[in-house]
Amino acid sequence: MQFRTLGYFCVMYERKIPLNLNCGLDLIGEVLYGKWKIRLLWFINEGVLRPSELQRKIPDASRRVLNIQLKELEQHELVSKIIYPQMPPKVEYSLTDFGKTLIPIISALGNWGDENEDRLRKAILKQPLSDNDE
Amino acid sequence: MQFRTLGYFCVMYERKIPLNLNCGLDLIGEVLYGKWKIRLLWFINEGVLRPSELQRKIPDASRRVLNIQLKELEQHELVSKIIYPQMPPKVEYSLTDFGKTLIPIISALGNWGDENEDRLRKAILKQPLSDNDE
DNA sequence: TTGCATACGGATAAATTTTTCCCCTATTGT
DNA sequence: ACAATAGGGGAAAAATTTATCCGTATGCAA
Repeated sequence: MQFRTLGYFCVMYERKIPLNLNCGLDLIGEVLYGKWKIRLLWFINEGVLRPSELQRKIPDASRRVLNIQLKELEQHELVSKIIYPQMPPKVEYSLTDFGKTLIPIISALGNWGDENEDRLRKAILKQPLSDNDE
Repeated sequence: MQFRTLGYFCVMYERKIPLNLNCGLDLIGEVLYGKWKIRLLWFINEGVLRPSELQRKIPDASRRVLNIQLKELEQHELVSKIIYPQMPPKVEYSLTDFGKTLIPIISALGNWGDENEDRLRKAILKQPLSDNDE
């Protein structure tokens, strides 16, 4: 994310450390990094399409960041946004065909996490390495 | 990463925002987040085992962070570390059996990125969304 | 007319991660 | 004696990401 659009203006945050875009892993990292992006893609795939619904599904994320990350997903062509010209406003996101190709991968990530849930939970929550457990 | 071990002491950085460890995606995210971790796993899988070799393979990362992220990977049981008691010191990392189960997933990530390289590169580098390209 | 819902975004603060700079041990080679 | 290699880590700064607080607007209901 080099720049970030907020409305018609560009927030003047410009990267100081250049992006690495050398290999496929760099590229996918660039579009999937972001605390909530994978979850957003997942829920949109499941039919949770409207911003307010997504916010209710992901209550730990602030409204603001979800908007920003949705916009980045849109910019990266993984989701598309439809604005219905009506009042009260209605917006719906959906996966692009390109975005849909990510679903099997996200699914694999989630499955690996689920299959190893206990082990991961222990490893993540345990106290840091000390002399005893090395 | 709730805490971080540095030697015998614990750096007093304690998370203020609690971890989400609700689903598999949260869990895998917790062990794979970190700018260089996937690359570390990948290179170790390819036989680049020693810290100095890894540093040469990933010159954009500082020596320091690689050490820290390797230690976290070790704590999460994805890699194991062998210290050869000799001078000059020699250390080798290797994937644990658990860590090896991640390789197909990392491979899938990298392939997706490679397959869509041009499109991704354009999407990442293009100017932010303006009125014209929505 | 206050309250709630929908949606969006600016400005700024806080949190978190990564980098930078300096330090350490010990061995080998010049 | 000095530099280069191997392996580390502490402290603090810088970079980046996320959160908080405030505001805009419309329409509907009590």
